[in-house]
Formats: sequence, structure tokens, C-alpha cells
Amino acid sequence: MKISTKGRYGLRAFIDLAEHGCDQPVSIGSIAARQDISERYLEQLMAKLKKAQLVKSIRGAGGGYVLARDASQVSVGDVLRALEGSLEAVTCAAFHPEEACTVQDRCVTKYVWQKVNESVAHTVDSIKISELLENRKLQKAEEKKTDA
Amino acid sequence: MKISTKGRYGLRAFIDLAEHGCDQPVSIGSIAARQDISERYLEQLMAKLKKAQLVKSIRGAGGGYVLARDASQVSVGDVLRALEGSLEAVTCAAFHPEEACTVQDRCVTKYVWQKVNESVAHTVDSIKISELLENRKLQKAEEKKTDA
DNA sequence: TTGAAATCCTAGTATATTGGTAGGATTAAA
DNA sequence: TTTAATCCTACCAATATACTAGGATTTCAA
Repeated sequence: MKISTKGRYGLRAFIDLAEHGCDQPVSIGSIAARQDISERYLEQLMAKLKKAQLVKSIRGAGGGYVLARDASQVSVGDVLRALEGSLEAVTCAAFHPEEACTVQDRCVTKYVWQKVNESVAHTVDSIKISELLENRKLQKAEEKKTDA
Repeated sequence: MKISTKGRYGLRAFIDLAEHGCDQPVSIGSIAARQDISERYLEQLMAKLKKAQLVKSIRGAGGGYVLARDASQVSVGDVLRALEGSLEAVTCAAFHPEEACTVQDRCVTKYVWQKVNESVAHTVDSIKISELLENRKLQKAEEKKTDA
């Protein structure tokens, strides 16, 4: 019941990209350095985000990645699903009619799994990346204040 | 982000036990047969449930397991945590002061993980085993009706 | 008192997933 | 034409999962 480094690193990277890629593309190298993630590993995560059309890439020198759409139009759920695959805690056959339930259709636990899946989905889908960027801005302002 | 067979099988077994263990202890063998779970594997799951004091065991012939408390006093969360360990999707250092966050305390994703953890916890803690038993009874009544 | 039925305990094991690393091909700016 | 970047595929060590295996122990019941 854990979210792997794919989701954790990838979400951090996506937020980093949103924060630093306002005008120019952001390279994997710079994200990896700021976020302390293996450059080679991050490459693979960015490929997933690109495949899901959440980011666009610009190849060649001076290239990098930019958001494919505004941060307000991307939810945490979009990013996590691109990286982790389905976020369903249990892929119960009851929700996927194409595969038959091996045990019993009268299995009462499917009620539980449905509730869990719904609550996770609702949570991650209701948080937009832009909301996290706002939080970040407030954090930075706070840091500046305490510095002074 | 998956619940393993520990949690899935174990919850099914626990419900089975609650359903069939009203008066006499229920053996692992009978649960395993009804639920189509490896007997030997189920042994280990029951051990976890016992360690968490959710069930009591009676050794020797005619023995088996019984609930340690009423099904209305046990939540799905109690059972799943006993089997799976923490249900936190991300064990962010920010929630566990004893271990320092390796990256940044200003990491904005902790907000996300906190929300996810809370929503899962709320969901599983609010469903009591007795509620599932009620559902099961309704199911059975329905089955009987369609048989006739 | 002896067998059978049950839990208890520890260890082993095949398979899959995770979290990377490695090597190079391709693209494009300067 | 060099350099900085993405892209693509393969490989690998460590860990976790989902069991299996072998017995020791306890208790009931004949």
C-alpha cells in the first residue's frame, strides 16, 4: 500500500518543472540536481510523463521539458497515474467486467475496495498542481521573512 | 499502491470467521476451503491477526479461532493494519519527527501525502466489520429469493 | 493412553517489482 | 562541428511477495 519512488520523485520533478519552466525549457539535469534524484532514473520518469502528454520535450542543446498544459489543468492524480499506473488499491474483478471474479461475486470485500479506491481518487484528483505551487510560494515568502 | 494478498485474503478470512464463528471456534482449514486460500499461508495471516489481538486461538482438536471482540468494535482499518502494517501511502518524514527529511522540509508534496493518508485512514476506519456482515446477510437473502 | 485434529514456529524459495545503472543513438543550438 | 540535451533499450542487484515445507506442541475424545 505504498506509492513508490516513481510517484514520489516524479511528482516532485513535475512541481519543480512547473516552478522553473515558466519561460524556458528545464533540463533533466537541473531538476535532478535540485531534487537530488538520479539523472538516469529521472529520464525514465519524464518519459512516462511525456507519454501521458503531461509534458512536452524539446530535444537538442538548450532543450528540456515544459508543461503541456497549465498547472491549474493538471491534478496530482493525473501525474501519479502517469507514473504509477492505476492507483486502485485493489483491482477487484467486480469493477472490471472483462475479467471474472475467481472467488465469489458475492464477495463482500469489494464494497471496501471500492470505497478505498474512490477516496484516494477523489483526494488526488481534487488537488491541482497550481494549488501546490501556491503553497510553495507562501513557503518561500515565509523563508525570506525568517532570513531577514 | 496496491493492497497485497495479505490484506485481501486476511480481510476475507476475518469476515468468514465472524460469519461462522458465532458459537464455536473456526479452524483455518475450513476458512481456507471456503475462501480458496492456501491453508499454510492463511496460518501466517491468522498469526498476525492474533498478534494484533483481533482474534483468539484455541489449540488442540476441535480448536480454531474466534473473534477477540465484537464485530461492531473492529474496523476494516484494524484488520488491514494488522496484516499489512501501516497503510500510509507515503511515510513522509514530516509526519515522523524522529527521522529527518533527507531532501527538504519545505517539500510541498507532503501536503499531498498527508491528504491521501488521511482519506484512506478515514475510509477504512469508518467501516466496521459488522457493517460488512449486514451486507452479507442481505446478499444471502437475495440469493435465496432468486433460487425460489 | 493413544491417535487425530488442530495451532504454533521457523525456514526456505520461486517469482516479480523496485530502483536504479549502462551504453549508445539522435537531435538541435551555438 | 562540438556540445548539450533527449531518447531508447537492455541489464542488474536488492527487496518484497506469495507461497511451500517440516516439524513441534497442544488438546480432545475414544
